[in-house]
Amino acid sequence: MRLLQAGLRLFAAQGYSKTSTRELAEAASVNVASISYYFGDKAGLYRAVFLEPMGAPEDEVAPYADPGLTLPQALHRFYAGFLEPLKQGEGPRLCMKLHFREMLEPTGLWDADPTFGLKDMHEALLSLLCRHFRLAEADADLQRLALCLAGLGVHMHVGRDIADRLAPGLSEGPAAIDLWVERLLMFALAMVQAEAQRRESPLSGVAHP
Amino acid sequence: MRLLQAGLRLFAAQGYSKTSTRELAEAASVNVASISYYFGDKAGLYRAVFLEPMGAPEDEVAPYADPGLTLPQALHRFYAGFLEPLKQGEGPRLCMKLHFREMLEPTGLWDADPTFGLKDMHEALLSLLCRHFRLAEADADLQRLALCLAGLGVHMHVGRDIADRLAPGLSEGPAAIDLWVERLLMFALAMVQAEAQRRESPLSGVAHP
DNA sequence: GGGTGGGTTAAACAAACGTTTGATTGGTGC
DNA sequence: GCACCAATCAAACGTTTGTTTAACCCACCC
Repeated sequence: MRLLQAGLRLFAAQGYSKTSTRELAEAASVNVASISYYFGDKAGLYRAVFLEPMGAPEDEVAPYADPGLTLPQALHRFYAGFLEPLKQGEGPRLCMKLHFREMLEPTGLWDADPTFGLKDMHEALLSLLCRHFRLAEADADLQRLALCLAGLGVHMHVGRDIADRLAPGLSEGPAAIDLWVERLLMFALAMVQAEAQRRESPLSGVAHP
Repeated sequence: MRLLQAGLRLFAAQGYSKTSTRELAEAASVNVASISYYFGDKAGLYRAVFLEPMGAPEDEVAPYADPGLTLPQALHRFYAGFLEPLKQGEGPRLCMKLHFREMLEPTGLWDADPTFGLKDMHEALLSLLCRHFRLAEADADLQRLALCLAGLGVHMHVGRDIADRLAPGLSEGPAAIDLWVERLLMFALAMVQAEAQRRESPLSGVAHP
Protein backbone atom coordinates (compact mmCIF):
# COMPACT_ATOMS: atom_id res chain seq x y z
CA MET A 1 0.00 0.00 0.00
CA ARG A 2 1.47 3.27 -1.14
CA LEU A 3 -0.29 5.11 1.70
CA LEU A 4 1.96 3.43 4.23
CA GLN A 5 5.11 4.57 2.48
CA ALA A 6 3.81 8.11 2.03
CA GLY A 7 2.65 8.14 5.64
CA LEU A 8 6.03 7.06 6.93
CA ARG A 9 7.79 9.64 4.83
CA LEU A 10 5.51 12.56 5.63
CA PHE A 11 4.82 11.80 9.28
CA ALA A 12 8.52 11.30 9.94
CA ALA A 13 9.44 14.44 8.05
CA GLN A 14 6.90 16.91 9.41
CA GLY A 15 5.03 15.28 12.25
CA TYR A 16 1.47 14.15 12.69
CA SER A 17 -0.50 17.36 12.95
CA LYS A 18 1.39 19.17 10.21
CA THR A 19 0.55 16.42 7.74
CA SER A 20 -2.90 16.68 6.21
CA THR A 21 -4.92 13.83 4.81
CA ARG A 22 -5.00 15.43 1.38
CA GLU A 23 -1.24 15.76 1.40
CA LEU A 24 -0.94 12.09 2.29
CA ALA A 25 -3.35 11.07 -0.43
CA GLU A 26 -1.60 13.13 -3.07
CA ALA A 27 1.83 11.83 -2.08
CA ALA A 28 0.49 8.29 -2.38
CA SER A 29 -1.39 9.07 -5.60
CA VAL A 30 -4.65 7.83 -4.15
CA ASN A 31 -7.95 9.40 -3.27
CA VAL A 32 -8.47 11.04 0.10
CA ALA A 33 -11.25 8.64 0.95
CA SER A 34 -8.86 5.71 0.81
CA ILE A 35 -7.44 6.71 4.17
CA SER A 36 -10.66 6.19 6.06
CA TYR A 37 -11.55 3.28 3.81
CA TYR A 38 -8.47 1.28 4.73
CA PHE A 39 -7.43 2.67 8.10
CA GLY A 40 -10.59 4.14 9.57
CA ASP A 41 -9.13 7.58 9.97
CA LYS A 42 -5.91 9.56 9.92
CA ALA A 43 -4.92 8.32 13.36
CA GLY A 44 -5.44 4.77 12.14
CA LEU A 45 -3.04 5.30 9.28
CA TYR A 46 -0.53 6.76 11.70
CA ARG A 47 -0.90 3.78 13.98
CA ALA A 48 -0.41 1.42 11.08
CA VAL A 49 2.67 3.27 9.88
CA PHE A 50 4.02 3.38 13.38
CA LEU A 51 3.45 -0.23 14.36
CA GLU A 52 3.80 -2.02 11.04
CA PRO A 53 7.55 -2.61 10.83
CA MET A 54 7.82 -3.53 14.47
CA GLY A 55 8.71 -7.12 14.91
CA ALA A 56 9.18 -8.59 18.34
CA PRO A 57 10.69 -5.88 20.51
CA GLU A 58 12.83 -8.34 22.39
CA ASP A 59 14.83 -8.79 19.22
CA GLU A 60 16.30 -5.42 19.98
CA VAL A 61 17.35 -6.37 23.44
CA ALA A 62 18.35 -9.98 23.03
CA PRO A 63 21.68 -9.51 21.24
CA TYR A 64 23.36 -7.70 24.09
CA ALA A 65 21.44 -9.04 27.04
CA ASP A 66 23.28 -12.36 26.80
CA PRO A 67 25.12 -12.78 30.14
CA GLY A 68 27.90 -14.65 28.42
CA LEU A 69 29.18 -11.57 26.64
CA THR A 70 31.96 -9.38 27.89
CA LEU A 71 31.16 -5.73 28.44
CA PRO A 72 32.90 -4.53 25.26
CA GLN A 73 31.19 -7.23 23.24
CA ALA A 74 27.77 -6.41 24.66
CA LEU A 75 28.18 -2.67 24.21
CA HIS A 76 29.42 -3.16 20.68
CA ARG A 77 26.34 -5.12 19.83
CA PHE A 78 24.24 -2.49 21.53
CA TYR A 79 25.58 0.40 19.45
CA ALA A 80 25.84 -1.63 16.27
CA GLY A 81 22.18 -2.57 16.59
CA PHE A 82 21.28 0.97 17.42
CA LEU A 83 22.98 2.50 14.42
CA GLU A 84 22.24 -0.28 11.99
CA PRO A 85 19.09 1.41 10.67
CA LEU A 86 21.27 4.32 9.62
CA LYS A 87 23.18 2.07 7.26
CA GLN A 88 20.17 0.77 5.42
CA GLY A 89 17.90 2.68 3.10
CA GLU A 90 15.80 5.63 4.08
CA GLY A 91 12.97 3.34 5.11
CA PRO A 92 14.39 2.13 8.42
CA ARG A 93 15.90 5.54 9.01
CA LEU A 94 12.55 7.26 8.67
CA CYS A 95 10.99 4.64 10.88
CA MET A 96 13.50 5.37 13.61
CA LYS A 97 12.92 9.07 13.21
CA LEU A 98 9.20 8.60 13.51
CA HIS A 99 9.59 6.66 16.72
CA PHE A 100 11.88 9.22 18.28
CA ARG A 101 9.50 11.94 17.21
CA GLU A 102 6.66 10.17 18.94
CA MET A 103 8.90 9.97 21.98
CA LEU A 104 9.56 13.69 22.05
CA GLU A 105 5.98 14.74 21.50
CA PRO A 106 3.55 11.92 22.06
CA THR A 107 0.45 11.91 19.88
CA GLY A 108 -1.25 9.77 22.48
CA LEU A 109 -0.38 6.49 20.79
CA TRP A 110 1.69 5.12 23.61
CA ASP A 111 0.45 7.50 26.23
CA ALA A 112 0.05 4.55 28.50
CA ASP A 113 3.69 3.64 28.06
CA PRO A 114 5.61 6.51 26.50
CA THR A 115 8.88 4.76 27.20
CA PHE A 116 7.93 2.06 24.73
CA GLY A 117 10.69 -0.49 24.31
CA LEU A 118 13.04 2.04 25.86
CA LYS A 119 12.21 0.62 29.24
CA ASP A 120 13.40 -2.82 28.20
CA MET A 121 16.52 -1.39 26.68
CA HIS A 122 17.30 0.58 29.79
CA GLU A 123 16.81 -2.39 32.06
CA ALA A 124 18.95 -4.59 29.88
CA LEU A 125 21.64 -1.96 29.98
CA LEU A 126 21.30 -1.74 33.75
CA SER A 127 21.59 -5.45 34.34
CA LEU A 128 24.58 -5.53 32.05
CA LEU A 129 26.26 -2.84 34.11
CA CYS A 130 25.23 -4.53 37.35
CA ARG A 131 27.01 -7.66 36.26
CA HIS A 132 30.08 -5.72 35.30
CA PHE A 133 30.18 -3.78 38.57
CA ARG A 134 29.17 -6.87 40.55
CA LEU A 135 26.23 -5.05 42.03
CA ALA A 136 23.06 -6.77 43.14
CA GLU A 137 20.95 -3.75 42.28
CA ALA A 138 21.43 -0.59 40.29
CA ASP A 139 21.96 2.56 42.30
CA ALA A 140 21.46 6.15 41.17
CA ASP A 141 24.93 6.51 39.73
CA LEU A 142 24.51 3.39 37.67
CA GLN A 143 21.24 4.81 36.37
CA ARG A 144 23.05 7.97 35.39
CA LEU A 145 25.71 5.99 33.59
CA ALA A 146 23.13 3.90 31.78
CA LEU A 147 21.22 6.99 30.68
CA CYS A 148 24.38 8.56 29.31
CA LEU A 149 25.37 5.39 27.47
CA ALA A 150 21.93 5.18 25.88
CA GLY A 151 21.98 8.90 25.23
CA LEU A 152 25.10 8.48 23.15
CA GLY A 153 23.16 6.20 20.84
CA VAL A 154 19.92 8.13 20.85
CA HIS A 155 21.75 11.31 20.05
CA MET A 156 22.95 9.78 16.81
CA HIS A 157 19.36 9.51 15.64
CA VAL A 158 17.62 12.60 16.92
CA GLY A 159 20.58 14.89 16.39
CA ARG A 160 21.66 13.50 13.06
CA ASP A 161 20.31 16.32 10.94
CA ILE A 162 21.84 19.01 13.09
CA ALA A 163 25.11 17.14 13.42
CA ASP A 164 25.20 16.89 9.66
CA ARG A 165 25.01 20.67 9.43
CA LEU A 166 27.62 21.26 12.09
CA ALA A 167 30.04 18.72 10.64
CA PRO A 168 28.88 17.54 7.24
CA GLY A 169 29.59 14.13 5.85
CA LEU A 170 30.43 12.43 9.10
CA SER A 171 27.65 9.87 8.71
CA GLU A 172 27.81 9.30 4.99
CA GLY A 173 27.79 5.67 4.00
CA PRO A 174 27.92 2.38 5.89
CA ALA A 175 31.64 2.64 6.54
CA ALA A 176 31.16 5.96 8.33
CA ILE A 177 28.45 4.41 10.49
CA ASP A 178 30.76 1.54 11.39
CA LEU A 179 33.34 4.09 12.44
CA TRP A 180 30.74 5.78 14.59
CA VAL A 181 29.95 2.48 16.28
CA GLU A 182 33.63 2.03 17.01
CA ARG A 183 33.98 5.49 18.50
CA LEU A 184 30.79 5.25 20.53
CA LEU A 185 32.01 1.97 21.92
CA MET A 186 35.34 3.54 22.82
CA PHE A 187 33.64 6.48 24.54
CA ALA A 188 31.20 4.20 26.33
CA LEU A 189 33.97 2.01 27.69
CA ALA A 190 35.83 5.11 28.84
CA MET A 191 32.74 6.28 30.68
CA VAL A 192 32.24 2.92 32.35
CA GLN A 193 35.86 2.87 33.37
CA ALA A 194 35.61 6.38 34.79
CA GLU A 195 32.60 5.36 36.84
CA ALA A 196 34.50 2.32 38.09
CA GLN A 197 37.43 4.47 39.17
CA ARG A 198 35.09 6.86 40.92
CA ARG A 199 33.57 3.96 42.83
CA GLU A 200 37.00 2.79 43.95
CA SER A 201 38.12 6.18 45.18
CA PRO A 202 35.07 8.41 45.50
CA LEU A 203 37.18 11.49 46.16
CA SER A 204 38.88 11.38 42.78
CA GLY A 205 36.58 14.02 41.41
CA VAL A 206 38.39 16.47 39.23
CA ALA A 207 39.08 19.76 40.91
CA HIS A 208 36.81 22.31 39.36
CA PRO A 209 36.98 26.09 39.82
CA MET B 1 1.60 40.34 28.68
CA ARG B 2 -0.08 37.11 29.65
CA LEU B 3 -0.06 35.93 26.06
CA LEU B 4 3.71 35.52 26.17
CA GLN B 5 3.55 33.28 29.22
CA ALA B 6 0.71 31.22 27.80
CA GLY B 7 2.52 31.03 24.48
CA LEU B 8 5.71 29.78 26.06
CA ARG B 9 3.86 27.20 28.07
CA LEU B 10 1.65 25.87 25.28
CA PHE B 11 4.15 26.06 22.44
CA ALA B 12 6.77 24.29 24.53
CA ALA B 13 4.30 21.68 25.71
CA GLN B 14 2.59 20.75 22.45
CA GLY B 15 4.40 22.47 19.62
CA TYR B 16 3.42 25.21 17.23
CA SER B 17 0.89 23.60 14.95
CA LYS B 18 -0.92 21.72 17.69
CA THR B 19 -1.57 24.95 19.56
CA SER B 20 -4.52 26.95 18.27
CA THR B 21 -5.03 30.67 18.64
CA ARG B 22 -8.20 30.17 20.61
CA GLU B 23 -6.41 27.86 23.01
CA LEU B 24 -3.72 30.48 23.48
CA ALA B 25 -6.25 33.23 24.06
CA GLU B 26 -8.21 31.21 26.58
CA ALA B 27 -5.07 30.20 28.47
CA ALA B 28 -4.08 33.84 28.66
CA SER B 29 -7.63 34.96 29.50
CA VAL B 30 -7.71 37.40 26.63
CA ASN B 31 -9.67 37.69 23.42
CA VAL B 32 -8.56 35.88 20.30
CA ALA B 33 -8.15 39.14 18.45
CA SER B 34 -5.48 40.30 20.87
CA ILE B 35 -2.99 37.97 19.20
CA SER B 36 -3.13 39.72 15.85
CA TYR B 37 -3.59 43.07 17.56
CA TYR B 38 -0.31 42.82 19.46
CA PHE B 39 1.76 40.37 17.43
CA GLY B 40 0.33 40.57 13.94
CA ASP B 41 -0.45 36.89 13.75
CA LYS B 42 0.16 33.56 15.42
CA ALA B 43 3.64 33.27 13.95
CA GLY B 44 4.43 36.71 15.37
CA LEU B 45 3.49 35.60 18.85
CA TYR B 46 5.63 32.53 18.41
CA ARG B 47 8.54 34.65 17.27
CA ALA B 48 8.10 36.94 20.26
CA VAL B 49 7.94 34.02 22.68
CA PHE B 50 10.92 32.42 21.04
CA LEU B 51 13.20 35.43 20.83
CA GLU B 52 12.14 37.43 23.87
CA PRO B 53 14.29 35.87 26.60
CA MET B 54 17.33 35.64 24.35
CA GLY B 55 20.05 37.96 25.40
CA ALA B 56 23.32 38.10 23.55
CA PRO B 57 24.06 34.58 22.33
CA GLU B 58 27.78 34.98 22.92
CA ASP B 59 27.04 34.96 26.63
CA GLU B 60 26.52 31.26 26.26
CA VAL B 61 29.85 30.66 24.66
CA ALA B 62 32.06 33.17 26.44
CA PRO B 63 32.39 31.40 29.81
CA TYR B 64 34.16 28.35 28.45
CA ALA B 65 35.80 29.80 25.36
CA ASP B 66 38.41 31.54 27.51
CA PRO B 67 41.78 30.12 26.37
CA GLY B 68 43.18 30.54 29.88
CA LEU B 69 41.03 27.77 31.30
CA THR B 70 42.14 24.19 31.71
CA LEU B 71 40.10 21.56 29.94
CA PRO B 72 38.30 20.38 33.09
CA GLN B 73 37.53 23.95 34.04
CA ALA B 74 36.19 24.81 30.61
CA LEU B 75 34.09 21.66 30.34
CA HIS B 76 32.73 22.19 33.82
CA ARG B 77 31.58 25.65 32.86
CA PHE B 78 30.16 24.24 29.67
CA TYR B 79 27.96 21.67 31.37
CA ALA B 80 27.11 23.90 34.30
CA GLY B 81 25.89 26.56 31.90
CA PHE B 82 24.03 23.99 29.89
CA LEU B 83 22.15 22.51 32.81
CA GLU B 84 21.65 25.74 34.72
CA PRO B 85 18.22 26.37 33.23
CA LEU B 86 17.12 23.06 34.73
CA LYS B 87 17.78 24.39 38.19
CA GLN B 88 15.64 27.48 37.83
CA GLY B 89 11.89 27.68 37.61
CA GLU B 90 9.82 26.24 34.84
CA GLY B 91 10.22 29.42 32.82
CA PRO B 92 13.79 28.85 31.65
CA ARG B 93 13.14 25.14 31.41
CA LEU B 94 10.23 25.65 29.05
CA CYS B 95 12.27 28.13 27.08
CA MET B 96 15.01 25.55 26.59
CA LYS B 97 12.46 22.96 25.60
CA LEU B 98 10.96 25.31 23.05
CA HIS B 99 14.34 25.94 21.49
CA PHE B 100 15.20 22.28 21.22
CA ARG B 101 11.78 21.60 19.79
CA GLU B 102 12.39 24.20 17.13
CA MET B 103 15.68 22.47 16.47
CA LEU B 104 14.12 19.06 15.92
CA GLU B 105 11.26 20.29 13.76
CA PRO B 106 11.86 23.76 12.46
CA THR B 107 8.80 25.96 11.98
CA GLY B 108 10.77 28.03 9.53
CA LEU B 109 11.85 30.59 12.09
CA TRP B 110 15.54 29.96 11.73
CA ASP B 111 15.31 28.17 8.44
CA ALA B 112 18.22 30.21 7.26
CA ASP B 113 20.34 28.96 10.14
CA PRO B 114 18.75 25.95 11.78
CA THR B 115 21.83 25.39 13.85
CA PHE B 116 21.18 28.65 15.63
CA GLY B 117 23.74 29.32 18.35
CA LEU B 118 24.61 25.64 18.18
CA LYS B 119 27.15 26.45 15.51
CA ASP B 120 28.97 28.85 17.85
CA MET B 121 28.86 26.32 20.65
CA HIS B 122 30.21 23.58 18.46
CA GLU B 123 33.05 25.74 17.17
CA ALA B 124 33.95 26.88 20.66
CA LEU B 125 34.03 23.26 21.73
CA LEU B 126 36.18 22.38 18.75
CA SER B 127 38.73 25.12 19.36
CA LEU B 128 38.87 24.10 22.99
CA LEU B 129 39.65 20.53 21.97
CA CYS B 130 42.12 21.72 19.36
CA ARG B 131 44.04 23.55 22.03
CA HIS B 132 44.01 20.54 24.27
CA PHE B 133 45.15 18.17 21.57
CA ARG B 134 47.56 20.77 20.16
CA LEU B 135 45.97 20.52 16.75
CA ALA B 136 45.93 23.38 14.28
CA GLU B 137 42.65 22.26 12.82
CA ALA B 138 39.90 19.89 13.84
CA ASP B 139 39.79 16.57 12.01
CA ALA B 140 36.86 14.22 11.67
CA ASP B 141 37.57 12.38 14.91
CA LEU B 142 37.70 15.62 16.82
CA GLN B 143 34.34 16.54 15.30
CA ARG B 144 32.96 13.22 16.47
CA LEU B 145 34.27 13.80 19.97
CA ALA B 146 32.83 17.31 20.08
CA LEU B 147 29.44 16.09 18.90
CA CYS B 148 29.38 13.43 21.59
CA LEU B 149 30.41 15.89 24.29
CA ALA B 150 27.66 18.28 23.25
CA GLY B 151 25.24 15.40 22.91
CA LEU B 152 25.80 14.53 26.52
CA GLY B 153 24.48 17.95 27.47
CA VAL B 154 21.72 18.13 24.89
CA HIS B 155 20.46 14.75 25.93
CA MET B 156 19.79 16.08 29.41
CA HIS B 157 17.29 18.50 27.95
CA VAL B 158 15.54 16.67 25.18
CA GLY B 159 15.53 13.33 26.98
CA ARG B 160 14.69 14.64 30.40
CA ASP B 161 11.06 13.57 30.41
CA ILE B 162 11.80 10.06 29.23
CA ALA B 163 14.78 9.74 31.56
CA ASP B 164 12.51 10.75 34.39
CA ARG B 165 10.22 7.86 33.57
CA LEU B 166 13.02 5.35 33.22
CA ALA B 167 14.74 6.43 36.41
CA PRO B 168 12.51 8.79 38.39
CA GLY B 169 13.84 11.49 40.65
CA LEU B 170 17.33 11.67 39.23
CA SER B 171 16.96 15.32 38.27
CA GLU B 172 14.93 16.55 41.21
CA GLY B 173 16.20 19.74 42.72
CA PRO B 174 19.29 21.91 42.20
CA ALA B 175 21.55 19.54 44.13
CA ALA B 176 20.70 16.69 41.76
CA ILE B 177 21.49 18.92 38.78
CA ASP B 178 24.85 19.79 40.31
CA LEU B 179 25.53 16.09 40.65
CA TRP B 180 24.66 15.63 37.00
CA VAL B 181 27.11 18.34 36.04
CA GLU B 182 29.79 16.55 38.03
CA ARG B 183 29.08 13.22 36.36
CA LEU B 184 28.83 14.66 32.89
CA LEU B 185 32.16 16.34 33.44
CA MET B 186 33.65 13.07 34.59
CA PHE B 187 32.30 11.22 31.58
CA ALA B 188 33.41 13.96 29.22
CA LEU B 189 36.95 13.93 30.54
CA ALA B 190 37.01 10.17 30.22
CA MET B 191 35.93 10.44 26.60
CA VAL B 192 38.57 13.06 25.86
CA GLN B 193 41.20 10.90 27.48
CA ALA B 194 40.09 7.88 25.50
CA GLU B 195 40.39 9.86 22.29
CA ALA B 196 43.85 11.02 23.33
CA GLN B 197 44.95 7.44 23.96
CA ARG B 198 43.56 6.37 20.63
CA ARG B 199 45.58 9.09 18.94
CA GLU B 200 48.76 7.93 20.64
CA SER B 201 48.31 4.31 19.69
CA PRO B 202 45.74 4.07 16.93
CA LEU B 203 45.62 0.32 17.14
CA SER B 204 44.41 0.27 20.71
CA GLY B 205 40.86 -0.28 19.60
CA VAL B 206 39.08 -2.78 21.75
CA ALA B 207 38.78 -6.18 20.21
CA HIS B 208 35.22 -6.69 19.24
CA PRO B 209 33.56 -9.92 18.10
C1' DG C 1 -19.92 67.68 26.96
C1' DG C 2 -18.05 66.17 23.06
C1' DG C 3 -14.50 64.27 20.77
C1' DT C 4 -10.21 61.12 20.64
C1' DG C 5 -7.76 56.97 20.64
C1' DG C 6 -6.05 52.76 22.63
C1' DG C 7 -7.84 48.43 24.37
C1' DT C 8 -11.27 44.86 24.39
C1' DT C 9 -15.10 42.36 22.70
C1' DA C 10 -18.41 39.11 20.08
C1' DA C 11 -19.30 38.00 15.64
C1' DA C 12 -18.11 36.90 11.13
C1' DC C 13 -14.87 35.59 7.50
C1' DA C 14 -12.49 32.48 4.09
C1' DA C 15 -9.61 28.72 4.02
C1' DA C 16 -8.14 24.23 5.40
C1' DC C 17 -9.10 20.46 8.02
C1' DG C 18 -10.78 15.27 8.69
C1' DT C 19 -14.42 12.65 7.25
C1' DT C 20 -18.53 10.92 4.71
C1' DT C 21 -21.39 10.32 0.88
C1' DG C 22 -23.16 8.34 -3.39
C1' DA C 23 -21.89 7.24 -7.85
C1' DT C 24 -18.71 4.73 -10.90
C1' DT C 25 -15.49 1.36 -12.13
C1' DG C 26 -13.63 -3.24 -13.29
C1' DG C 27 -13.23 -7.83 -12.31
C1' DT C 28 -15.58 -12.45 -10.72
C1' DG C 29 -18.90 -16.18 -10.34
C1' DC C 30 -23.19 -17.97 -11.93
C1' DG D 1 -26.36 -10.93 -19.23
C1' DC D 2 -26.63 -10.21 -14.53
C1' DA D 3 -25.65 -9.69 -9.83
C1' DC D 4 -22.14 -9.09 -6.59
C1' DC D 5 -17.99 -7.33 -4.55
C1' DA D 6 -14.12 -4.50 -3.32
C1' DA D 7 -11.89 -0.36 -4.87
C1' DT D 8 -11.73 4.21 -6.42
C1' DC D 9 -13.39 8.68 -7.34
C1' DA D 10 -15.24 13.67 -7.23
C1' DA D 11 -18.03 16.21 -4.43
C1' DA D 12 -19.91 17.71 -0.32
C1' DC D 13 -20.24 17.52 4.73
C1' DG D 14 -19.59 19.88 9.26
C1' DT D 15 -15.95 21.48 12.11
C1' DT D 16 -11.84 23.94 13.28
C1' DT D 17 -8.31 26.82 11.81
C1' DG D 18 -6.14 31.79 11.64
C1' DT D 19 -7.59 36.22 10.83
C1' DT D 20 -10.53 40.36 10.30
C1' DT D 21 -14.35 43.26 11.17
C1' DA D 22 -17.11 46.68 13.42
C1' DA D 23 -19.01 47.91 17.48
C1' DC D 24 -18.16 49.03 22.23
C1' DC D 25 -15.96 50.68 26.61
C1' DC D 26 -13.47 53.92 29.22
C1' DA D 27 -10.08 57.02 30.55
C1' DC D 28 -8.22 61.25 28.93
C1' DC D 29 -7.92 66.18 26.89
C1' DC D 30 -9.64 70.59 24.99
